[in-house]
Amino acid sequence: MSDLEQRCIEAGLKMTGPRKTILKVLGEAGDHPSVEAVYERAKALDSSISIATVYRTLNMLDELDLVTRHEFNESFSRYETNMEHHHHLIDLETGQVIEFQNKELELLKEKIAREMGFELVDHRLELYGRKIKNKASK
Amino acid sequence: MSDLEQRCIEAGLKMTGPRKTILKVLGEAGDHPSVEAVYERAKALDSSISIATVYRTLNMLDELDLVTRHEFNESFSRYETNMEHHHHLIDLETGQVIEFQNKELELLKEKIAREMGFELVDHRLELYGRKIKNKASK
DNA sequence: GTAGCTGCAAACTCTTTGCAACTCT
DNA sequence: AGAGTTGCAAAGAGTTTGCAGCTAC
Repeated sequence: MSDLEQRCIEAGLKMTGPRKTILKVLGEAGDHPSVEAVYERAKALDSSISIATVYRTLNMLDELDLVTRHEFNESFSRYETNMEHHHHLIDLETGQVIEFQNKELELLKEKIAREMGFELVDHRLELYGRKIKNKASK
Repeated sequence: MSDLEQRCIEAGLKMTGPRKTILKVLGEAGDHPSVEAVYERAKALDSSISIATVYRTLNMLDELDLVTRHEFNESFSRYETNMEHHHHLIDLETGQVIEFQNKELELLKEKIAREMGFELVDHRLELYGRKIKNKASK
């Protein structure tokens, strides 16, 4: 049984067919799929699945903190299954989302918040960039 | 004439009544209003204004880089008139948005992007926190 | 058996758009 | 005069929800 399934059961959710399918899709997603993308992938495994169920399931998982909803300045949401803390670099040419971590950044953010009299609860950093192409850079 | 108005005229926009009203609202906004909020404030000055015009105007201003659209993990957009570059600290208890700048952060972000082979085009950092209350901290 | 889950379709929210009338320049 | 702008209402995109039937427990 997958880790996601395990955690859902612990949370008292029934492990139904559609749910299993969606969890499988999420568990295997290496990217940050939109609801539509999750729906398409789930439908490939079980064509009877409804997009309403995908929405409902993602909302539940978000509330249980098993996935994270992102709004990357698009008109829709994307989701990712929760892993260790990281940030996102979005390639403006391809839309690809690349994850990264940076220790210095973590420390700096804590420091900034504290200096402003705040306890940091959450934060997000997104970089939007273009791949540097010149192979013969000086 | 306000700075925003000046820049709109330079961009070749006609300075109509509704436009003036919206620009006045934006120029006087010290916060990060939603479209709805801009609309309400504009209506108080000119009740005949339509929300379609508010949307159209904000989209134009965003394209001209005179305002910036934000998606603070809400289901709608907020706008702010462009000022020098800064980031946001969102008070989770009040929803208040506090701006800040940090030189170290700017340098660090450039460095991270470059190390990953990217030219940084844009970025956003948001901190979500809770005000530290204890006046007698150790 | 029953609480919870599902698909469907309708409803809802936020945003955009076609159009005829109007208004800056 | 004419291009650009407006309000209105309708349409669009993304998301949520009421409901009757179904399913895991």
